[in-house]
Amino acid sequence: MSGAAEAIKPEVMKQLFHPEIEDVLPADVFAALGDPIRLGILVSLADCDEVDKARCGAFTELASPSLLSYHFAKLREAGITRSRAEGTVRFLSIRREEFERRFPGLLDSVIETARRDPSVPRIKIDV
Amino acid sequence: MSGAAEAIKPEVMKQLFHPEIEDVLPADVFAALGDPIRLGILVSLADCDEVDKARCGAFTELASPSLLSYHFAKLREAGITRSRAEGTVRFLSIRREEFERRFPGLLDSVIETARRDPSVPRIKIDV
DNA sequence: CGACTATTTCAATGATCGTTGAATCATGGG
DNA sequence: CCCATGATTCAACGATCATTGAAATAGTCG
Repeated sequence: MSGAAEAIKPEVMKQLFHPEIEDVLPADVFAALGDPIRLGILVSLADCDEVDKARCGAFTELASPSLLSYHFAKLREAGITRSRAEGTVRFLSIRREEFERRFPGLLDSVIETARRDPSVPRIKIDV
Repeated sequence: MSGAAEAIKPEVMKQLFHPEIEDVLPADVFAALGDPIRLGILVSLADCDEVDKARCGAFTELASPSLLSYHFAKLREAGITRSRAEGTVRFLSIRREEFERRFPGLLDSVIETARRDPSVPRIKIDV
């Protein structure tokens, strides 16, 4: 490799797969929502004061790091969330506008349903 | 058995389990919705002209009888549908009012979402 | 560089899933 | 009473799931 290239900060990190919103199927979305931990991640994310500022590490009360990573992947691959890397930290957010365009009204009722139910664990995310 | 008893028509058949609507958990509902055949059953049922008049046998285009029975059970055990026996036939219906009370607004957006999507198979049910 | 932190990946586990086809059960009609 | 019909149950299968703990990776900072 040429010497000059190293000066450019790559800042890429391994890119995680996000499906095109048009390719997302209803059955896969519901399957991704069919787990209490993932519903907990979703409502906690929805109730986070600042959008796109929730660190993955903020969810450790819900499960172990490796299990969280597994559930993050499920939500991401179902087109519900987006994972963004910044240095050594990853931020998680809901794909609100896209998802609303693809499935109008659905995410709101899902979140409202999960929010209302005591069986769904939730945490307070401090940004 | 006494002779007179036989005149009374039993009309019971094996009772299938239906959960109390209060015991139904959001994660289990979404898990039940996480399959294209079950979404197909749900929208076909929702689009049936006459309520509570859909025979189980009307869904045979969606899957084999035994597979249908399996999917019917999933929907029923998740509190979404009700199965009613009448003679040798079974009728399937959506637990609309109860479900609406338990999870306001949810079923409508789910059905609308499934209805809009071409990946969800659907049939016309002639009552 | 080397330690440190945040997160993902891997390997392994038992459990549940979706599917098939054969067997069973319940009911109504000859 | 036997047979046909509508539907569920059972046994089996390979696939995927949720979970665990250990190992790998990526970036930061001394």
